[in-house]
Amino acid sequence: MLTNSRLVHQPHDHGRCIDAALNRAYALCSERKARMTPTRESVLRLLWQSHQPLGAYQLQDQLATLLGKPIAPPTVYRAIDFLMALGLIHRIASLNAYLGCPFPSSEHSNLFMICTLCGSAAEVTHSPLNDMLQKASEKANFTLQSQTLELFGLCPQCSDTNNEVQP
Amino acid sequence: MLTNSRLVHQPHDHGRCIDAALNRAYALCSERKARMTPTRESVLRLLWQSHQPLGAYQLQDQLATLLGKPIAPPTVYRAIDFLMALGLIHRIASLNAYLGCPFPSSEHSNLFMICTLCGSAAEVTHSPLNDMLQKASEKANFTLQSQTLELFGLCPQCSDTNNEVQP
DNA sequence: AACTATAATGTTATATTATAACGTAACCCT
DNA sequence: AGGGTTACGTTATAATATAACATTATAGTT
Repeated sequence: MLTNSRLVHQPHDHGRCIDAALNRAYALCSERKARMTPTRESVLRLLWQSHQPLGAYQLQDQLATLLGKPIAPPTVYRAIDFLMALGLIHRIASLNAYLGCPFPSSEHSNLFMICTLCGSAAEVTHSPLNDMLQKASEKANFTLQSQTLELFGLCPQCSDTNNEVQP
Repeated sequence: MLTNSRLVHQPHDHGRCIDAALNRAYALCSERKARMTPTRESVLRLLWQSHQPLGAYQLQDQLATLLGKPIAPPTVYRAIDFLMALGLIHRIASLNAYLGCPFPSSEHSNLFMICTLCGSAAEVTHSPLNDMLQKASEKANFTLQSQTLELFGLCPQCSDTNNEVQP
């Protein structure tokens, strides 16, 4: 079970996350002959500032502040589309929000664990789970193409905090 | 693996589906002392006319036609909220659409198999899958509360049709 | 049957998320 | 430098969802 869960749900140096994410992004861009423009880089940075999924209009606000000029929705959505096409970010359907992907080059199941208290989201790659989904699909004669798997609950930090409250 | 997959993905008598769904709904309402009003019943009927998830505004249109008078969005969303609270329908997050639930009284995982060609959606209850998700959560110290599990692909019918096209 | 509290619906306006369409600027290649 | 492509700017609008408040219907009680 490959996951960034430990990292995500603990205080840590976001600077390293951002740098690592940008390195991966630039590598992928040169590999695919795609352009990492300032707008796109900013959106990716913003999504890595926190490990919480951000909505397009939250991104718009922060982007406008960051770039010091008004940004229209299409600009944001274009950057999102570009980053999603490269697999650098994911969309969390149940939140209408977007999230940096920690392992963009690996095949993965896109299982997310999202904290209902602090909003942080970890991504998990879980082969047995994928196998089981594949088998269940086959059993139903369903040709599996893609999946949206989003778990909601309490992250380790918030679970602890919650338990401490009990006597 | 409990599923309505066979039923959903084949031509069949929707009248029976609707009747069964309404019976379940009325039973549940009297149990919970909730009111099944004409608007709510109509929405439930519409969601059972097909096994395809319908958007709120599709429901609005069809409801207006059915009731012969204009219907405003809040009316639709109220009916949706009511039916969801009773577990009679589900929301498919990745489609912003709603779907009748075939086994409202049972605990279930809310795994959906949605056809990308014909749009039909089957619901699957799969205990081993739920167990695995629970275990994966525990392993990550994540306190699981709820889940959104949506698979996209080709239903049995559309898979067959698709294969026949090949030489 | 009338009274009242509650629940449901009607109505208007607006918030939130996302895209269409078209013009302009930047970039890359030769 | 010219010309094709890609990205961005701008305006408008589509699609999904909710807030707030007025009105009507319902169930239970007198």
